[in-house]
Amino acid sequence: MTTLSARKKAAIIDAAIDLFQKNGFQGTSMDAIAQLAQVSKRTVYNHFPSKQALFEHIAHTVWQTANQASKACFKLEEDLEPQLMALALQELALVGDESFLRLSRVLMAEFIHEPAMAQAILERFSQEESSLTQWMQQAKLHERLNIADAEQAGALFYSLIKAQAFWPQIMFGQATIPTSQHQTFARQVCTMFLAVYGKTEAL
Amino acid sequence: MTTLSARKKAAIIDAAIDLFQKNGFQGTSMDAIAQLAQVSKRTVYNHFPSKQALFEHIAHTVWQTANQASKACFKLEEDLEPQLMALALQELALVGDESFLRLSRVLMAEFIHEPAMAQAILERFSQEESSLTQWMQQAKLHERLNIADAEQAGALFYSLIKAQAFWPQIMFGQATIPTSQHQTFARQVCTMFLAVYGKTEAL
DNA sequence: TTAAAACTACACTTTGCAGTTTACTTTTAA
DNA sequence: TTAAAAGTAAACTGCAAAGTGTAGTTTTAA
Repeated sequence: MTTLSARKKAAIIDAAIDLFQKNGFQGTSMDAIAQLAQVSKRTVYNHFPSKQALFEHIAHTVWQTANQASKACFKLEEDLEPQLMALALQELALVGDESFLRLSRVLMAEFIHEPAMAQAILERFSQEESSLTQWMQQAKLHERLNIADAEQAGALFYSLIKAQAFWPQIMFGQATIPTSQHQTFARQVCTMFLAVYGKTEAL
Repeated sequence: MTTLSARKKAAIIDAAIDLFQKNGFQGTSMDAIAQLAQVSKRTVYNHFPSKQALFEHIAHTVWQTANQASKACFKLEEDLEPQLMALALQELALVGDESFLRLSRVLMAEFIHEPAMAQAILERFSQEESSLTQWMQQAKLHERLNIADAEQAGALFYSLIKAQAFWPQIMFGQATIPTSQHQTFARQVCTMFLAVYGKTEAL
């Protein structure tokens, strides 16, 4: 059995995510968090020195979650499409995860007001994407794709996924894409991507 | 020369947009707005009965701006691609406009926390998009495109544009796409869209 | 079993902000 | 030119929320 202290801490974090998402950072009071977590306010402050610290702890969690995912590795011997499919499905699994979305929503809301923070995260994101960028670079070098700018190609690939599977969910609370449709969806993404960067395979 | 009162009002609105964007609705005080607008707080309240009213005035402005744009009308006699290009360029012009982005950012930040408000706006947006949906419907009826669901096709079309030209700008402060690249960008969007919904034109 | 660590309720200080009131000055329009 | 419409500074009310202090209770781990 987990210790009482640990359970309380988890409850605080959970309550904070809930309220930050509903009301934003500014709109959430420590009293409200304590109440929802069924914990005295003093306990909240025992675990986190300030509201800001609590928020940053949550932000860090999102960050780690996002970084678990995504490893791209170019395989010369394999066909391109199955490789792209795998990458798309990987990203879909991440953005299709309710808890990841929930956390992302909390962060995105604050990003709009914090260009500096957003910029910092963006750079990390592009590090994550750099694994894809390298993949694109390889595909270019081996003349398997019609790529001029590998970074741009990678960005397009992910944005095709996010266009339908991330942004509408974040902003308008649209339902996530059911797992049963991931295959179809990923194929559509690959089709569109290859329409731009694919070598003409006719003949 | 505009009246003093009108100038003051404009200054208030401008300051409000600025601060709402930077700090959000909750994070912006009427005192701060008054100060930035170089106006006494009482004057702010003379023009707008409450902070909420001021916000809604701004929201209404965004709404009108967005609705100026976008009229789709299917033309049987014309080729599809130029028509799609025109639609893409039209949308690009809207989301590429700095002042529209600035206003959108203010709204989007609040949307994340207000699913009800977001839903309401989404419905309006889809009304706007319904003009595109009808276009898609026509294209389907005349068997010019391989469309099963016209609404879905319309949504995809706009989301392809927003994925690169709207969301990154809103969330991460990324630079808008320069007008000089609108043509290229629109063509890419059309290519991708037609890869999914186009009739095979080979032979 | 016992001392330290963690929890609790609750009162408290400080600060910031929405919105009002007041007493006075400037702008406008007839 | 003059009255009313609109602007001004500054003090004020009332409230909500960040964070602290205290005194007492429960949990934990040795």
